[in-house]
Amino acid sequence: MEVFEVAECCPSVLAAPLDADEAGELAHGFNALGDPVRLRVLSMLAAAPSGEICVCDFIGPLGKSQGTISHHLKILAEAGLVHGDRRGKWVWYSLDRDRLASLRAAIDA
Amino acid sequence: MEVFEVAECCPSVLAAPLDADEAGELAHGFNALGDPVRLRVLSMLAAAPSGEICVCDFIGPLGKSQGTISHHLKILAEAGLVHGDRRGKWVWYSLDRDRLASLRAAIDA
DNA sequence: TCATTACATCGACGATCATCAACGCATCAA
DNA sequence: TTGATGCGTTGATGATCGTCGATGTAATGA
Repeated sequence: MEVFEVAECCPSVLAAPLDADEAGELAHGFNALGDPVRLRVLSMLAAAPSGEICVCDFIGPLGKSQGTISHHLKILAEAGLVHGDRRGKWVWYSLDRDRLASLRAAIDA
Repeated sequence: MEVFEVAECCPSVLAAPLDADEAGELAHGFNALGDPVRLRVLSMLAAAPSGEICVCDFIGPLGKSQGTISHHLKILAEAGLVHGDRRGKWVWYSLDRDRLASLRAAIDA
């Protein structure tokens, strides 16, 4: 006899009261969105024709140091919102639209 | 001759690169969502049959002090996500679903 | 009037965060 | 091999945050 575990597909704020674990998971995602620099990083990636931008091309438009940009990209990557791909000397970052959609779904009616 | 100002209805992360002001405004909203306690507050409000919950009824389920709950409700109110209505000794809080929808729209395709 | 209840605010504490300059590592070109 | 470039990481600093306990304030009821 098999035991089927009910995988909770996607905790939603509006569906039912969240427990501490679900809330912590979601809060981690929204926290990544709660910074102006990181939101601008995401919007630049969304608008990039190739869908990719390397670290050095964020520095000028955002007016932050290279170390600071790298720091924010790490936070976004840990939240699953972006992915980096090293090609030669450059690391090209791209937006994970599915992950963004899952956060959107969490506050969807 | 009239001059029509183009009101930017709702800055979106996915539409075009955000400037610093737009990003700051949106980040303020998402920051309010970036805490487990505040997400649970919102989910409790969304699930409340009457649509309202008074401060004292958050304390037990969330396991936080009254001062802490009041602090989080203030942050949510400043972000426009909840509204408080004083009736007698109690203050009843309710969810602003329109404000939540506007944040959702900001990360909508 | 006085005591009680519900909530907001304040002061303090430790923790986390955003930022930069400096450093280290990997890659590439000469 | 050497020097230069792109990027991640570290250490330090000032700011902000989450939390609590205590205090203040408003409303209620005796």
